[in-house]
Formats: sequence, C-alpha cells, structure tokens
Amino acid sequence: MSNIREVARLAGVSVATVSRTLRSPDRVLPQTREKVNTAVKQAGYRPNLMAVQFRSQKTGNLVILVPAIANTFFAQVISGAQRAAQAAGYRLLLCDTQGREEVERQFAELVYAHQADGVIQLRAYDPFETATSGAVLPPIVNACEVISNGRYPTISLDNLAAAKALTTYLITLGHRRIGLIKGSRTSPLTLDRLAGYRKALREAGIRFDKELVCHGDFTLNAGFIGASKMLAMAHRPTALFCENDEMAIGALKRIKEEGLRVPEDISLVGFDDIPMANYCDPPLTTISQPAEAFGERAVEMLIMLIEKKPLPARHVVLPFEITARGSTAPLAIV
Amino acid sequence: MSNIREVARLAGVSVATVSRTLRSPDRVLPQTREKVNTAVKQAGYRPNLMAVQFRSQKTGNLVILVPAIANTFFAQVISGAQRAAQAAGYRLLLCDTQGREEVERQFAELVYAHQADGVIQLRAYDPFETATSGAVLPPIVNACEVISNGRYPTISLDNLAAAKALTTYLITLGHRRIGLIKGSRTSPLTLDRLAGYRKALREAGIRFDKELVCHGDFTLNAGFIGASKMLAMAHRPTALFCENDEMAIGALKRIKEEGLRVPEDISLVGFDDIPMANYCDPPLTTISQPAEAFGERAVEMLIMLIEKKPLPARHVVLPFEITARGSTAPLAIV
DNA sequence: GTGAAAGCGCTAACAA
DNA sequence: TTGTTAGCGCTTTCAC
Repeated sequence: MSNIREVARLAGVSVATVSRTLRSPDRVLPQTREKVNTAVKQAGYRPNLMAVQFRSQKTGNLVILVPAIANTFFAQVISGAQRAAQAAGYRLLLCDTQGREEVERQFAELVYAHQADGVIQLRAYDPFETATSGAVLPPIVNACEVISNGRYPTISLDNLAAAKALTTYLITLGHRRIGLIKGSRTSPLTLDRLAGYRKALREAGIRFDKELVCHGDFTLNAGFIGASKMLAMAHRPTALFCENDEMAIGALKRIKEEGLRVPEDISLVGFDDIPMANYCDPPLTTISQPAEAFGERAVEMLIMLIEKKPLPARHVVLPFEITARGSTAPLAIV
Repeated sequence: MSNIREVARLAGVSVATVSRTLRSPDRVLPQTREKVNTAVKQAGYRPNLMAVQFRSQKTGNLVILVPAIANTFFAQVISGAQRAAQAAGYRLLLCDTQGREEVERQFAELVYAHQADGVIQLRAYDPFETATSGAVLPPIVNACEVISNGRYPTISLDNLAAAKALTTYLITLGHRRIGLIKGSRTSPLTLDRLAGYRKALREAGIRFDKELVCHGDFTLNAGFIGASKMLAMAHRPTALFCENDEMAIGALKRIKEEGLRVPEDISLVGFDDIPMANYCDPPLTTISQPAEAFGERAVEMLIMLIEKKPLPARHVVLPFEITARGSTAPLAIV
C-alpha cells in the first residue's frame, strides 16, 4: 500500500505539501494541489489512519457500553448514537457487556490505552471507579440508567415522575391494587421507578404493599415469571405495572394463559414504548421515551467533552409521555 | 500519561526490555521481569495501543456492517459477534448502515485506512465492488444475507430449503392459497425464500399465483400493510407466510383488526424465531435459526482470514428448524 | 539476556 | 508557499 512519500515523489513535492493538501488545501497553491491530487489518485493513496491517529493523539473512536444489545430499547439507542457519531466523523466501538463489570472496565480503559477518545456508559456503573484518584477522568457520558453522584454528565429520563404519572393514570382508572414488576434489585433506574410508584400511591392515600412488588431483569421471561407470582396471590392485583415493555409482553402471555383478559380483568402497563408495544394484543399503554435521542445526545455531549467545548448543560433530562393504548381500562365494578 | 521510556527509567532497564517483558515475558530474566512489573505499576503505565498498532500494523478492530440494528435478529447476531470478538481479543466497530451503500463502502474502507483488520458484512452488497480490480481484497466475511458469487467466504442459511419446508408444512395442513409477504424486491435472501416457496407449491401441484405475493421491508409496519393487501383480496389466502417474524407480528395485528382469528381463519408463519415470536398471541410458527451463531462464526472466520489461517470451509451453512407453535392449524373444512 | 538504534507514516514547527 | 526535519510510542533487529 502506497504511503505519503510515494505520493510526494509522484507529485514532485515534499511530504509536508501532500499532508497540507489533504488537511488544509487552502494553504497550498491550486496548481500544487492539482498535482498532489493527481498523484493521490494515481497511487491509490489512502492516509494510514493508524499513523494519523498516532501522530495527532486522537482516535475518532467512541466506546459505547451496552448492557444488552438484544434489548430493543438499547438497540434503538445505539442506532441513534451511531447516526450522530457518523455525522460528526466519529466511529462507535461497541461493547455488549451483559452487565459484567470487568468487561465494562476493560473496554472503558481503551481510553487510557489511546484506542478511544471517550466512553458512553448506558448503565449505572462507573467503569473508572477503581481508577487512581489522582488520574484525570477521561471523557465519559452516562445515559439512560444514570449514576446520580454528579461525577459525570448524564442524559436521563425523570424516571420517578414517569412512573408516578403512569401509576397515577392507573389509579385514576380506579385501580388500587397495582402490582409492580421491577427490574433488578439495585439499579437506580428501577429504584426511581419504584419511588415514583410509591409516591403515586401515597398521594392517592393507598397503602404500599410490598407483596405487590417483585423483581425481574427486563426480559420477556422475567415478565412471564413475575406475572405468575402476581396471579397466584389470593387477593391479586387489578393492574400490573411492568418496568419495561418486554416484561409487560411476557406478563401478557402469562395472564392470557390464565384465562384472564387484558384490560377487562387486569390492566397492564409497560415502559419504553418499543415498536412491539403497539403490535401486541392488546397494544400496550406505556411510557414513551425518545430512545434514539438518548444515543444522539450522548454522542453529542461526549464529543463536546472530547473537543473541550463547554457543555450547555451537564445533566440533560429528556421528556416522556404516557401513551395510552388498549391494555388499560377502568376498574370493572364487580 | 506515562510511556515506555518512563517505565524503563524507573526499572533501570532499556525500553526494549520493557517491551519484551510485556510481550514475551519468558524471554526476560525473572528478576528483570519483577523490576519491570514493579515499575509498570508504579508509573500506572498502559501501553499506548495507537502506537502498538501503528508499529505492528494491526488494529484488532473488526468492522461490522449491519443493515438495521433495531431489527431483533440482527441485534442477536451482533451480540454473538461481540462475544466472539472479545474472546479473541478483537473489538467491534459497529456501523448501522440502514442499507446505504455509500456508508457501507466508507466504513469498509476503514480497512484500507488501517483502522480495522477486516469486515463483516451482513447484507448482500459488496462494499469493495468499486475497488480497483488490481487491489487485493481485504479480509471480509459475508453473513446472513449473502452474495453467492463465491468471492467471499459466507455464513448463511439454506433459505430456499427453509422456505420450502415451511411452505410444505402449510400445504400439509391443507392450505393451497398461501400468501407471501416478501422482504425487499431484490435481496438474494428474499429471492431464495421466494424460490423455496415456489418449489414447495410446484411439488404439491399448486399453481403459483403472483397476486399472492407482496413486498415489504422486514418491519412490523410492512407486515401490517402487506396483510391489508392480502385480506382485501376477493379470494383471500388461508395462510400467510411472512419472510420474517417482525412482519408476521405486524400482519397478525392487521388480521385481528379485521376480526379474523389466527389460526382458525388464517394460518400465519414467520421466519427467524426472534424471542418475541414465542410471546405474541398466538405464538408464531416460524423457522428457527441460530442468530448468535451467525455472529460468532462470522467473527471466527474473519479472524482466521486476518491471521492467514486456512479456513476449514469457505461457505458455512447453519441449520434451521421449523418451530411449530399456535399460529398454524389445518385448513378448516368449510 | 539485554541494550542501542532504526523506523513504522504521518503532522507540525521552523526555515527558507 | 513550500521544504526540511524532528518525533509521536512502540517493536524489533542486530550487536554484545
């Protein structure tokens, strides 16, 4: 493969002139430019990015840590991130971490190894927590599920408000026994949603019953299992709040198997508004959040960090809305 | 950030010895090794991968071109690819191309720019088709939707056989008017599936009716639209074959809206067996294919190509099976 | 077993 | 405007 010297030779100029012609053409005479461009074509020359990056100490790579790419919501986030990265001339180094912290750390440290310029973390784990306290933190942005210690810029949803709004919506429909299928036990995202759920209950004067809460892991199967527990209760809930759409769809299957109807016998809500939410039967009432915007904003903010431009805001909160569909109905008077 | 010279100074050895200690520890005296390792820790040293790669002309990056990451099937493929890449010490540069050829070309050419060692293409488009004929083809593997010109190693499904088997399954149930909702007009994958469909009809002595075929783009909405057309026909099909599960689920919604029952009034089949296929109502009869294995095998083969190891097989065909669920039933005798 | 030194391809500071 | 040259951090050959 040809290199810059080869092109310089062909064009009868110095390597510096070739480099200039490529980086800042206006600093070169038109006729020189012409000669160089011809030589570039003739040699089939492409700058060796490895050398360019090495020399200029900048990779153009962004690491994105994704807990589970097979989760539709995250897939959409990545899609948005990819678009934004490409538009800005950056590339995405993808890591499907499955929540394994050592993997997250290892990938995040590609920044220290000068293999990436920054990191997007979509989970509430600080991959640099063990970094020597003296070390400067590399550019990192935390989106979707965020750590609220103020250490990193974040892009998040007001999960508490959203969960509260959705729960209140169910209460308004007359429901008072509302089951909650949570995500994992410890994630802040799921704790916020639990808090929103509790707040809505409290404001409506409904006592919180911990029997009505169970844990899952955001998968279809977790929703299925969770619903089994809920339906097995002596005094079962009349509405079920699943912390994401996948679990709601899993729960839906279980509810139908039990011979119950949604929403006549039990109302069901999800969270995220993945495309499938509108295609299940009945379509899901859920919280819509701008999945792709999470990825786009995260990339944009990260690039500002990398390029040392001031961030307009360190903590961005994206809007949600309740999308009411057929899976919810007023509590039937028995 | 410290560099190799700093470590050498701290350890009281030469940079060559530091490099050797890190790359091939056994070529260094234990006591020297000890000194170097101590110095590495003390300095908080991490090799600059940019420099390592530049020097050794190897990036450890693999470009993966994905038509649509938000498509569940592809998300699973990527998940498998990521796992295999990581296990082998490679990283994945993700590009969600949305089928835009100039984007695919641009990313694939990162190989020419020494930014990646190889390319995985999940679509039947040759990103190097315009490459000068003289140029050596870089390591590339074509998976899922493959080009069958023999130019690249491939990992595919026998789409013809799978579509034929699935169609035959419907025929066995007594169906003779079977609608087909295809993917895009030109993709080989969808042409193969069409061929399989036609072959099954032919062998059963059923005349092919082009009225029963319509085109989609593998999205939920395409299935919905396709089903609308099918159901509007005067003499409508008694079974519907959608070329992926997303379209089948889209069609399912439309069919139910029309007040028809699946499978009593119309049988429905999909393709891929995405997790959601088992959670829709009724669950989908479909073709199961090992989505993650596509990604894993693609990465494994690509790495063999990169490392110039002989490929055990240039064209790998992964197995499928019919997964019969509740969306199909024998044709009702009217 | 270890060190000295060349050099990967490029950019940028400086000189002309 | 263009050329000369140093050097980014590392690996690797070649001496010792």
